[in-house]
Amino acid sequence: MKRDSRLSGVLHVLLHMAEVDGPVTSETMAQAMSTNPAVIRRIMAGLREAGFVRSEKGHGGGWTIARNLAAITLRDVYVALGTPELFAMGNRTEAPGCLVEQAVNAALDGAFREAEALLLDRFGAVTLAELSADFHARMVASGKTIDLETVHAV
Amino acid sequence: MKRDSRLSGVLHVLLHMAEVDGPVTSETMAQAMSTNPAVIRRIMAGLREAGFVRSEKGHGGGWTIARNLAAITLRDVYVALGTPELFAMGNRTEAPGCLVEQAVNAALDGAFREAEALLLDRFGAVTLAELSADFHARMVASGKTIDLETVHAV
DNA sequence: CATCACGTAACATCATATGATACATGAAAC
DNA sequence: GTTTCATGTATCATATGATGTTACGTGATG
Repeated sequence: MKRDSRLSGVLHVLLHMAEVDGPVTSETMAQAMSTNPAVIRRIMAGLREAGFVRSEKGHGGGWTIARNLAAITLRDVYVALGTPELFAMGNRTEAPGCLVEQAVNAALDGAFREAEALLLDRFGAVTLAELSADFHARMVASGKTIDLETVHAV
Repeated sequence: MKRDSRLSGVLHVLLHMAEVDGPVTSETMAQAMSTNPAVIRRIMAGLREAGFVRSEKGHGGGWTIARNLAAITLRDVYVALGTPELFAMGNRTEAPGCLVEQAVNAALDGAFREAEALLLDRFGAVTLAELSADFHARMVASGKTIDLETVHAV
């Protein structure tokens, strides 16, 4: 199974946006993440609908963060993406007639539900502001400059 | 991503084996799970190496459980499968040079590690004997007979 | 009105779990 | 001993879903 990296990707993009003053175009983000502008737009669509970011067309257009980073948790972002599947494992058959499979499903489902609750709880406890602060701490520790990281090398 | 259903499948097979006296062939299991014998053998290979089941070739051959069900936890089975990936989400880039991505990865990894620990803990707390007991309880509750379920309808 | 950038659909690609086939090996039955 | 059965395993086919790509429409700026 190919692992879904949209959450990772969109968080990356958001933190980069936070470092820049004006709007950032999909094109710029795509280069930074070595992917395609259409991919960026696709991922950001949910965030726009959720009101976390704004997009403007035309000259000087692009994406801007529309809310304070301290008011956005990882869980908010996850939900804005459409709550993608968290687990790589699932039941062979949902709603099976076989009682054995029902027993198996019940046991596995219980464990996965607990794990999901824990994940969402942890996601809900981390704001983008905290992530950004962590980033800045790493930057100080590494001695690198904002610009280098913002431009993402290239 | 397609979800991995090997754990679900192998548990299903094991509980069915527990209901039968003699060895069960891959062919029989495959029919019960509407899949292919080779798939069964592939899944069971890890369990055989771990010593949880035994396989015999030739006439009257097939698979038998080699250990008390109370001595096998879901975690044991999961590990015998080769500890397949639990999560459907991953980092866009492991070991990134970008400090932003490092901060993002650190946050996500922490949450996923906690969730993994919880899952393994829950898996380790459930034995196949308990699962089997749950199955029997469901059977009593439903009024069905062992044979019907064992043969898996067809 | 030409250019820029998003919005979105449609299609291609790639990775991976699963399904299917084939053949070798070993054990039991005859 | 030869046939039959069943596993062991490699190899290939298929299906699914995330991601990459292209194309074109829309609206805003200069």
